[in-house]
Amino acid sequence: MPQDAIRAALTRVLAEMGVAAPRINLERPRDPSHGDLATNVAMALSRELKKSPREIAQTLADRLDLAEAGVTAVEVAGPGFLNFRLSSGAVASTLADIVASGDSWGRSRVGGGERVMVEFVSANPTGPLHLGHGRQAALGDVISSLLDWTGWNVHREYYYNDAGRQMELLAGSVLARYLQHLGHDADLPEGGYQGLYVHDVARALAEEVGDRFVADRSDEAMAEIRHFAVRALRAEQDRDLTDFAVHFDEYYLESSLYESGRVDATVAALRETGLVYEVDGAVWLRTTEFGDQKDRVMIRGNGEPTYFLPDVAYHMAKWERGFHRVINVQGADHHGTVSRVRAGLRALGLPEGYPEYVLHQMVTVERDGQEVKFSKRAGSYTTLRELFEEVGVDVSRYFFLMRKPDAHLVFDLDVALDQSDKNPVYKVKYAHARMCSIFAKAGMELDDMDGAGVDLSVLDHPLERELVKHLGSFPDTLIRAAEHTSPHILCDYLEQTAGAANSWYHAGNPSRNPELAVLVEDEPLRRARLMLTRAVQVVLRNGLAVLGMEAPVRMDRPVDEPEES
RNA sequence: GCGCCUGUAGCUCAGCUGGAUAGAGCAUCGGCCUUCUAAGCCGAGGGUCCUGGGUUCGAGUCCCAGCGGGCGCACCA
Repeated sequence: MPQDAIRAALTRVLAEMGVAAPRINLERPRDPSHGDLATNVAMALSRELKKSPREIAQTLADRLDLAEAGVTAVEVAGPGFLNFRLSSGAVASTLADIVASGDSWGRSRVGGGERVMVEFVSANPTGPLHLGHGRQAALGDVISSLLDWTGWNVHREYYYNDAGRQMELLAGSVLARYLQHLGHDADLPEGGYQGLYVHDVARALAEEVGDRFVADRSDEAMAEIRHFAVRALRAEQDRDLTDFAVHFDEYYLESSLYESGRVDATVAALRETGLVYEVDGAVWLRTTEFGDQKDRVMIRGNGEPTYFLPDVAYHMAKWERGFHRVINVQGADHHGTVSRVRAGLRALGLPEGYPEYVLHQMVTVERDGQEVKFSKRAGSYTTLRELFEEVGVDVSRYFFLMRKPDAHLVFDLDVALDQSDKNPVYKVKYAHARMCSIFAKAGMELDDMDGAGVDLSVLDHPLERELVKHLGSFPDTLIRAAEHTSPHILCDYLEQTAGAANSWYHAGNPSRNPELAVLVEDEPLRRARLMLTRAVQVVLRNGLAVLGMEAPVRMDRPVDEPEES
């Protein structure tokens, strides 16, 4: 690709000028008069080289030899940009790479095969997954996928709390509903779970064990109820996640941290740091030593650990399991735990900034401009399943991903349910299907186009050049999205791709501009345009694959409008 | 009160390590369209980038202060 050749040449000349391994940003200027590609590297290095940007740019322009790469002109422009103009053949040569790479077009190795763990969802088994979990599931899954595409060895993990007081509360709630179901008087425990799903679990429990627990309230009985409830709710969450196309490599249980002795070992290790002290019978860690706002209790006065302790033990375990890069995807309402967990880990000698966090803001759903709030089944908020059963899995995933995690997400059901190009999901899918339909019209399979003997330099229409250059930036886009752990960067890119492809396609509408159609009589031109069609299809399909979404070969018309005469 | 996130077009939001004239979709307005099967296409208007300072050759982007919005501040989980 011309991008690679230009980067390599710039790196070479800069090395001669005494700059090692510069980071070179090559972008596609918005204004076509600024050439096909541009870099601001001269401006970025101005301080380091103590020369004016234009001077550096001029030196680079004089010493670069890029004729081989198809660069027809190098210009110094504006405050110190270097603008490159490419021959038609060089622009289009990208298409050969795309078509040859196929399924793997866009993959890179910047991760160097290093291991990385992405922990996400991690909902407690105390009810169905709600919208926040949905955003997390989509974000975690696609961040994992982006890391995979950029050369990381990714492990997807789900942590769940199967110990502690919330589990007792759950068991108590199920018991109360169970008794009510069998016609006895019973009240939900203080702070118990209100959702209808507790009735479902209670009913299932009654079906399995009959009235055995009406009389038996022993610890063993309560433990049995708890296990039953956790199993039932875990199974439901698994169904939700599977149907939402999200899978995990490992489910890690909080209880295992106690069973394996990791919690005790963590306490012992923290005590050795000398940062532990006791007040009123509670055991504290001096987390303020590492930037936390206040010290934290590890073990309460009653001898029970706080959540802080297993959190630290869990992350220590991640490190010891060999994950020296960990990304936790969580709701922003958990941000308070970040500094204390990191402080605890630093006390144990782990590096600053471990683990990384992607904290996403809250999700609200709107219909007709009004917020949709209540779900009887969940007891308080809308469940993930209610959402994706109404608007579809792919649309839900995409809407969760199309905003940066830092931004509050308004899920507009009216747009989500629209099946025209107003809905970005359909816009991208239609564009893919459209490319496929051109091949169908041509009587060809997608794989029939292997690029052999196609002269790509005939693709010199401005719309074609723009589209090709855009396709060429797909690998960089994946790298940027992975670096920023921000799938929305890819969503934006795919919408632009669909838009550029649509413009090109529509420009060739036979009723308007038949000479711009793909399927023209001129055989060499037709083959070159089929290459472009195929390349667009590959980029859209691969992009959708990273998002965990289907790339349909055809879209069926939803409803035929009745004809009015 | 303290901390984190946030404030860009009427609405929802992009804006890459600070770079060229601040972008997209929706909405509005004006043209067009019976097709490479297709749920549209082309174009236009619309901005005090919350406010005020600062750093810089250059700030929507970085720093400080203020104002508005969201979330969080337990020996809860």
